[in-house]
Amino acid sequence: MPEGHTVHRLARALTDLFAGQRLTVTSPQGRFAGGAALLDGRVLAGASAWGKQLFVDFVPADGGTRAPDDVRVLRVHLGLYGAWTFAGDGSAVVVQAIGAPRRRIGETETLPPVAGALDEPVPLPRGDESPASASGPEGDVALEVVADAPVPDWQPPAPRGAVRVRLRGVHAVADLTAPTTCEVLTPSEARAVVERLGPDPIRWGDAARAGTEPDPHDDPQRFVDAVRRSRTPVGARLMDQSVVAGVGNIYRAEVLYRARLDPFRPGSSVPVEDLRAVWDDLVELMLDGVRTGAIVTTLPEDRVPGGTTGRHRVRQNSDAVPGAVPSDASFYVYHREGLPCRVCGNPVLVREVAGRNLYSCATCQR
DNA sequence: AGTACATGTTCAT
DNA sequence: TGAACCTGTACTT
Repeated sequence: MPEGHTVHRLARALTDLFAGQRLTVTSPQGRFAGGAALLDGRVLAGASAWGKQLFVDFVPADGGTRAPDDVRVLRVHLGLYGAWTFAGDGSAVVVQAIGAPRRRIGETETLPPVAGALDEPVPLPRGDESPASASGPEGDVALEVVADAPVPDWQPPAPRGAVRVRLRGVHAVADLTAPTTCEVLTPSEARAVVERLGPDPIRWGDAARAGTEPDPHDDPQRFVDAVRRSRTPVGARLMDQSVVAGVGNIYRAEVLYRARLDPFRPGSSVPVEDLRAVWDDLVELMLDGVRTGAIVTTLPEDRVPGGTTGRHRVRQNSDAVPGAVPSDASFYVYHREGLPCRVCGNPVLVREVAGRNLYSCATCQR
């Protein structure tokens, strides 16, 4: 799945593309017909991410009060396979797709940075081209509306596959497929979901970067305390969204490696300073993930030129942009079972922890 | 064509 | 601990 950085990118994409617009909301697949009817014709007020949870606020179009009673919140969790794909009228610059790593619906590490740092705007595919030619620059491109007037006569492409929700705005459509959760909540119900989550390194980092007051919800001390409260292995604690929100299987393995921490160390035995360092590293890595759309954890000196040999999975859509870190050089341990550790040369191990494959180096991580 | 796989979570046992 | 769930892609026959 998309880890937290992906969901934060999505929140920005949806806000940048649709905020303030009255949307047509449908469920081409039909499984969300009831929910779509609750949102159809409303104005998208904004979208936000907490860990891997995406919330999209809708308010009445007729100048409702925006009182909590008037707000309906679309809550989406992408699960393992969920993704959004976008298509537009050519007047907007927008992400193509964000979600599970696939060819068509793939997030890649070869992308321009997100809005605000984009050098060359890339127009959306108009949706009237063949899939191959419509793919354009691969992957996940920042978005920014560059023209106010919608292109006349533009018709969005027919939904491809099982589209649970389609949001249609002035310039573009966003299609959601395969979410594990897609529901309409009241604001207080949405708040209850957030309150079950641990602190989110991306939200904390965003506040720090903006120089604004961070939400106490995202205070790293909550993370440190939660890990140390339990004898459960630290490698399992990091996957618990009530301990830290937004970390997934890649960030878990990689951040433990970078800290040289043995994933099987009981949480209660990990020094506070080490957990502080893990948090700081998560903030840095995940903010970078939001900026670039890719997870890259290797230091330049640890990347083997030309990549590694051996049969391990590499991501789709990779290596297309000059200067991008190749997908097979991005990680220290993730998906590198049996390959030599980039630092000590001993084979990378896999073991199942918290129901997922956890990769590590027994020599480097103690 | 069938099958394995995927950056996830929840519920049952 | 295991199964179920959401779907598309890439690989194998």
